[in-house]
Amino acid sequence: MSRPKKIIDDMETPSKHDCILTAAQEIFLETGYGAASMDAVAARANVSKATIYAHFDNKRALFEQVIQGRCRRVFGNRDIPSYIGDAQDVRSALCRLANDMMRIILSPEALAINRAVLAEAPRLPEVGETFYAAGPVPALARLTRMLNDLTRRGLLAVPEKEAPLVAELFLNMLKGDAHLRALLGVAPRRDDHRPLLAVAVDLVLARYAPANEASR
Amino acid sequence: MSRPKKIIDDMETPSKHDCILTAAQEIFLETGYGAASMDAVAARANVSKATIYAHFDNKRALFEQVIQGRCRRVFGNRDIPSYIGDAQDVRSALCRLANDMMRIILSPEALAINRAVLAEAPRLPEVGETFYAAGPVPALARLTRMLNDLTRRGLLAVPEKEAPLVAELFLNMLKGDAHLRALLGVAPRRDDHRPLLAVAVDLVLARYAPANEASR
DNA sequence: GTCTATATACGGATAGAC
DNA sequence: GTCTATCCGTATATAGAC
Repeated sequence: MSRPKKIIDDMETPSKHDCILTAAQEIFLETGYGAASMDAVAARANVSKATIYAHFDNKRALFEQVIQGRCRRVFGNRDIPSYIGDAQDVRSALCRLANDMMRIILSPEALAINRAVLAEAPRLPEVGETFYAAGPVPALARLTRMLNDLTRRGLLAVPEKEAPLVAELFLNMLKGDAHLRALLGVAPRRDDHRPLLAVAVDLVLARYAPANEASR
Repeated sequence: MSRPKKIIDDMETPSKHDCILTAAQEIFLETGYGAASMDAVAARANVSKATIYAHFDNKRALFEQVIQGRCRRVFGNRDIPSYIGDAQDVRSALCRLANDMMRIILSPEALAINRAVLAEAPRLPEVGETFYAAGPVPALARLTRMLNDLTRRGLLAVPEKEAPLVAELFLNMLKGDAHLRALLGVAPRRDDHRPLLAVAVDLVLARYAPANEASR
């Protein structure tokens, strides 16, 4: 019995399959699906076009694999951050959370995926579904859980039935105009998002701070 | 002096120029920029391809003209609705406003423009700028003006310096998840958006209702 | 300005040798 | 599995007659 070949591949030379996937990732996210050519992918991967077709059925299938992989990496299973679980001061905990989410939302990676998927969603519906299920769905679920946690500990007062709605609104507030501008390539409205995020947190606290605590 | 030819054209037979623009509008918004072909536009306009190139420099220029025209029509100068100017009851006025904005945002037309522009923004930056300047900018300005109006009349208490931020957050709340799902072609989360919008309005009122009035 | 016909190029996908 | 070479459709854009 010889050492499994896979380990050697993983450590020393990435398989052609992985080379192709990596190259395709770069090309698709840089140029979008339509403008990306299989020739370009082949060149970037140092592989012939025929080899690509030996590994993937067609351009579309390759794209779907790429999107699925990237979604998992960028949005993939993140834990609830410790500063929420240990929070004493809700306002500062929520501000920090808002900042962190904003950073992910506006990261070049996330923007590139967003653009690529949005552009092709009408013609590749499964890609849209994949993206939505891998990105926004778990993000909303996690945020809902956090709100319920904070409420259980008396730091917030969000009715459990309302928590999903509030989570949605909170995420919406963060992902609005700044995100749109970034997607469009319009110059950012502000360098520092914290004042906006602070107003967002104030909005939530004015409505959902528990009655027994001063909300300001 | 004969009657100006233009009037006859406008009333009876649309000029080729307009036929091309109309056809291009349909094709671009149906299929996206990349997948749209000049052949398809020519066929839809009942014109030869060469005629198109006699009127427009190239595909890109044609696209830009189309986007500019559509943005003006869909987002173009809307007035502040009368139910804001005459409002007695802020909550119901804001709810109605939220509903109206939501309807525009989720209209097939607006979604199609959004998609087409977002998809090509990285490669056609001026298109992104045009869209942003014709759509979101005036919408935010109008909403800011409404907030200031309502505050001046004692129905809200939004500090003037904060009004643009609040306008942005309010619009964000509406344009978040439902919009994303619509763009992606993911089935809508809910048929009736009013409960979500009501929570959004409550959020704003809990923070910015004037002190002398009951906010619930 | 408007047409028909065409130049020219590029992209997705495959055939066939190794 | 991997390569080279190529098929074939389609796309943008133009030439030249009317």
